[in-house]
Order: sequence, then structure tokens, then C-alpha cells
Amino acid sequence: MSEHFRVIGTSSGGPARAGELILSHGRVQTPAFMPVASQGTVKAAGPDDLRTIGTEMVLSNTYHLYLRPGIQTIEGLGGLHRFMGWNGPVLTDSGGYQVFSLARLRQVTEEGVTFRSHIDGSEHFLTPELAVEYQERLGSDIMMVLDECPMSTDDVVRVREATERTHRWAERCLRSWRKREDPLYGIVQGGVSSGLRRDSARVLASMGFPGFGLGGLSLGEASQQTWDMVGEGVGQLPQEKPRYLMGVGAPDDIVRGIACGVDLFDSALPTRTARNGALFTQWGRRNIKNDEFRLRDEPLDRTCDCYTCRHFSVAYLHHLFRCKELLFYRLATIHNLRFVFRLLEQAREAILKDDFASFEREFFNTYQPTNEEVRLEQKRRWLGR
RNA sequence: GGAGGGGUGCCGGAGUGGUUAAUCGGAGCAGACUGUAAAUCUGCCGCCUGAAAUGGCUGCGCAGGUUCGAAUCCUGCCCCCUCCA
Repeated sequence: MSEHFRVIGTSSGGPARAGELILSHGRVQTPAFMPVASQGTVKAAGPDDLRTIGTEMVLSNTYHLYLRPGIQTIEGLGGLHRFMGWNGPVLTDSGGYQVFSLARLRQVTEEGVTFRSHIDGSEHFLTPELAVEYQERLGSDIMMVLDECPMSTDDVVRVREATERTHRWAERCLRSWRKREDPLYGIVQGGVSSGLRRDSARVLASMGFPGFGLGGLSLGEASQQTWDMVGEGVGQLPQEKPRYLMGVGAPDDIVRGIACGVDLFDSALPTRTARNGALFTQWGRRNIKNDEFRLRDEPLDRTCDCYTCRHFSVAYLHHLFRCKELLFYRLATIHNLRFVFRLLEQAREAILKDDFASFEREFFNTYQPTNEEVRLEQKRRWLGR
């Protein structure tokens, strides 16, 4: 395939950069964020909503679509884009993340992963080759290799095992990759071990993938470790190829990621937290359910240009959330995604003006990230349940 | 007028002699959510004190009584519901 990515501007103070992805269904300005549409929809938002707020590419999921409605079904209905009414680029995850998130329902062998469907309990076998085939049949603009994402609690031996298997699987994916006009990205693993990360990035880079995912991060480790690992990965990957920090999407993490030289992000966080009532503001996240919003007759964030902020008061959003009114989910999703896209637009502009450092400084001057200890404690609770 | 059923914390509703400040829902007050088994999960939730632990107070319709001990047993009263007249 011809090069599908080019760097347009770099930042003199660090690895931050702006660029462009050229894909089968259009171009994507980077740094970019992909809303998550695992089941062929960004929950609560339609394609028109997504376009309006600045979405250029969405992420969908091979595992979920394979189970329901089935790859063949989507293929028969004209491919994923047509099926979901989205004519822009779609990146598909291979199902590698489900190897991690559905740990209780799967078994990993060298050949592949056996899943028990979370829907009906039936057994399914996914291999690196099948993951690529399915993504090609879906019509993905960017495909991801099948990887094994270790648990943050795993010991070094387990992490090394998973990382090395990921490398062998990456090789197999590469060999079975037919639709060379659409890029297939390798995925760097290595847990939170600097050595393993570095090795993993080096091995993947040597395989010649057109782009790279940094996987297995933001899964319960301390944020210092996350950024160390991103640094290790980026350090070993070729400058001219895109770097995709998988599963990261909190506003503060996106800004830090860009500062580390990341080009692509995706995360369910902006949309999921939106549905659960946590909305982004320039000051940090706010729980719309809180009593303080009950009578507040003003937009959630005065500086926000989204549909929600332009038309509705905080008091109204508060009311909708308390009533579990369906409109809330859409308005909240639109707002959080727009918040992220605006951040990206500003970051890109700053990079192109070679002024990223001051953009970053100003952002962290006002935006208060979630308390790290609270976050990790709740995360452990969630992973351990 | 007669017969039966019932009154529990903001609401619903368990509990029928001690481990009950009182199961559990809901509401309320906060927190979390990062390649979506997530419109989900967690904590707090009588009053006063306290950061918390602790401590003190009040408490299962009302008033008495039995008992070492009562939301739970007894007596009287008030109120609500159903059926009969």
C-alpha cells in the first residue's frame, strides 16, 4: 500500500506532532480521537451528530460484530460503513481487548482464543488470521492485529509470555493480510515493564507495519507508569508512522498523550461517563446529578460550542438525568465528545503554530484531572469484581 | 353497629422477646467509569458531637403494663382498609 500517513507539523519542544491519515473512506487530521462504536453505533449518537461535532473516524469492534449480527450478515448488507450509515473512516479493533475484558469467558492458546459468548454462552474460536479476515470483510479502514493484553496484576513472566505471543500473532496477521490498500497496525504490549515495552516496540517496528497501537495501558496502573510506557514505545517506533494509544481518552490523558507524540486515540470513556452523568468542563469533570446544578440556568460550559451547551441549561440536563430521560444520553454524549474534539482541534492548531507547550500549560492550569488515588482504588474494585 | 386485616425510619416494605439504629428496595447526598458484558458500579444515608473512631440522645400509631431485656407479649385508646348490616 502507499503511505497512508504524513506528518504535517512538529513541535520544537517535544515529540508532539500534527498530521494526516489518508484512508479508503477519507482523511483524518491528527492528533485524532475515535469515539467507540463497538456494536456499529456510538451509543446515543447518530452519524449526523458525530459529523457535526467533528468526528472524522470511529472505532468498531470485530468481536462484538462477529457475535452479533455476524460478519457475513454485515458483508451481505454492503459492509460496515453502509450498514451503520457512516461514510467516514472506521478503525476496527481485532477483539484483542476482549481477550482482556472477557478474561473469565475465554481461553488463550498459541493457536488463538476460545471465547464463550457473553450473549448466549456459545463457544467461538478467534485466531490472528480470522481476526484479519473478519476486519477485511467488514471493510475496515484501519485493522488491528489480534493481541493478548495482559492484566495489570500479572507478573513479569505472564506479561512476557503475552507480549511474545502478541509478536507471533502479529507476524501471522501480517502474513494473512490481503487487502493491502487498507493498513493493518501492529500492537505494542509489554505491560508496565520498560524493558519489555521497548523490546516489543522494536520487534513490532521491525515487522514493518504501517502503523502501531500502544496497547495494554490505562488498565489500572499508576499514570506515571502509563506515560513512561508510552515514552518507551514511541521512542522505538519510526517517526514517519502513526502511533495509536489504544483505549485512552480522558481529556487530560489526551493532552499528555499528544505531548508524548501520540497521533491517534480512542476510548469509551467520554461517551460512557457522559451516559453516567459525568460531563467534561474546562475545570474538570462534573457529576450532573449533583444538587448544585438543580437551579443553574446557564450552559454547562460557557466556552463550549456544542449543540447541548448552545441550547440547554445545566438545570435541564440535571433534570433529564434524574428522570433518566433518553434525550439526556444524546445531549451528554454530544457534549463530552465535542469537548474532546475541541481539545484536539486546539492542540493541533497549537502544534502547527509551534506553541504546544503553552497550550498544554494552560490546559492543566484550569482542568483538574480525577484524583489518582480514588481512580486507582475504584479501578481495582472494578477489575476485581 | 358486627367481623376481619393493618399502623415500622423521607417513601415502599421486612422483621413477631435479646446479636436491631432496625434486612431489602426506592428516593436523597457524594464518588468512580479510559482498544464498551458499563443508561453501570461504589460509599454514605434517625438526631447531636466529630476529620474519623468513639460518645451521647431519640426510636417501630399513642398511653400504660409484663420482663433482666419489647418493634415484637398484655391492656386501653386513636387512625386506616376490606367485608357484612
